[in-house]
Amino acid sequence: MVKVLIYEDNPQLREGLTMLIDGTEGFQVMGAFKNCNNITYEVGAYKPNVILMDIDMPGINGLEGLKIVRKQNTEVSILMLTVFDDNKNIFEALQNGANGYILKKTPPAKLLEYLLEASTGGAPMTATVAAQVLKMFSLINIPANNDYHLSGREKQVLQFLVKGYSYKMIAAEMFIAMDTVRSHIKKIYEKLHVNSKSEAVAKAFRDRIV
Amino acid sequence: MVKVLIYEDNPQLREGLTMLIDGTEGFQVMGAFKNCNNITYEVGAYKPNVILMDIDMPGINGLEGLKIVRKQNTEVSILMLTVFDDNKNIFEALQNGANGYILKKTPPAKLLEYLLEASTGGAPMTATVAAQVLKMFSLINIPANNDYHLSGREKQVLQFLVKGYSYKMIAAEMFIAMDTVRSHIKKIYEKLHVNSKSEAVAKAFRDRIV
DNA sequence: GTACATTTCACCTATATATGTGATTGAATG
DNA sequence: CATTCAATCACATATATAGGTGAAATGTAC
Repeated sequence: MVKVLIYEDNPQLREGLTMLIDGTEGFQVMGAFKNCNNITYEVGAYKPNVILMDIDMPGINGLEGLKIVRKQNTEVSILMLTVFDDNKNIFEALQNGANGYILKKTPPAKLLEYLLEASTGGAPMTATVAAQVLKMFSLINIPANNDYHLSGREKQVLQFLVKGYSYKMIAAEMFIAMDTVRSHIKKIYEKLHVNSKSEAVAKAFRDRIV
Repeated sequence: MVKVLIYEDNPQLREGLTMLIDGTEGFQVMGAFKNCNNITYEVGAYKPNVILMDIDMPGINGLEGLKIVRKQNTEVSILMLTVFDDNKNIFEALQNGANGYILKKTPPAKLLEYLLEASTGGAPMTATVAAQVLKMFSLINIPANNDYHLSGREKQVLQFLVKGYSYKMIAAEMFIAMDTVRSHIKKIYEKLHVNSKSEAVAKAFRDRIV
């Protein structure tokens, strides 16, 4: 039996969802509320498997409700429910531990399917939402393939710079003279188009040379 | 009409998929191949809407095939097909521009649904895959909540340090004396437990203070 | 109203860093 | 075999940075 809590301010939709879900074999609606004001208590008392959470609600809204619940409970699946598939809310919700993100226009059969998926550990998302997430995902991990043609020794020196080593320490670590370290660093600055240690470090981080 | 290309080394599965998809109203299989050796030509010639791509194939495998196609063509939807839902392949595929990732055990009806979603710009994923992606997603964006209790002015100074500004430049930017900049920086070093500019910069990047 | 943190500035000194100008060796490239 | 590049070292100088000590003005919190 999948136990469901519903948070939705629109009375018609709240009633409709309750009827649909509670009337379906294998599902039980434990409660339906118009805001998250008592969500901590309600989640504790009803121990739902899945929470259907509207985002736009007066009072404590869905995103805040999500955060409140996640502070205490990382078990319950939380499906965000919204009219738009706007990026900002999607990412904030997903970063705060939402398990899925579905649109209100999702047809009833799909909705029940998603609830079931969520209750068994899946992450239901409408395809358009998933596409946005993936796009974001691929943007994040661009390997920033800037190749500055650093030589082997130069790369080593840069590693030490990033670790915060002084020229003297680097010389000791690499068993070379401090002047040699210096000349490597001069080369590095040329190649990275910088002219100080901290700029080189920053560039190393930004371009993921480290 | 959704035009499909199939890459799958197992002859039975390849035939089965072809029959299923080609036999469905609205879908047409333009070709089915046992490896990606000629994928550049095939994609150019058949101009598919969706590619079903097995990951484990002898010769040029699915991940390599994906990369090859994406070098030329960012339009076609590519659905990765695999027996496991192992993390490594999932993320490598998604980072390289795959549009979805589905398991071979996906039932035929679902598969067709996913193909249709993919052809219209969606990103179909089985719920378990989506869950893994989301988990990764929330791990990536941990705000690295290290709070070093930097004051407002100290934060500003740190921003400038990260940009590679010298003390003198920071003083000019902030309309304060260089000695003041120094004293802020001294405080910053105390709070971050470092003792040089480049260490501070590195820490700022690592802990996402910037 | 006192304790505390923030922001501001000053002065001194030692060390680190940046820049310039060489030079030698060895390996790789053509 | 000449050229180029990487790696090594040297010396000189100017500027930047780090560390120490102190102090005044402001605002906040208890």
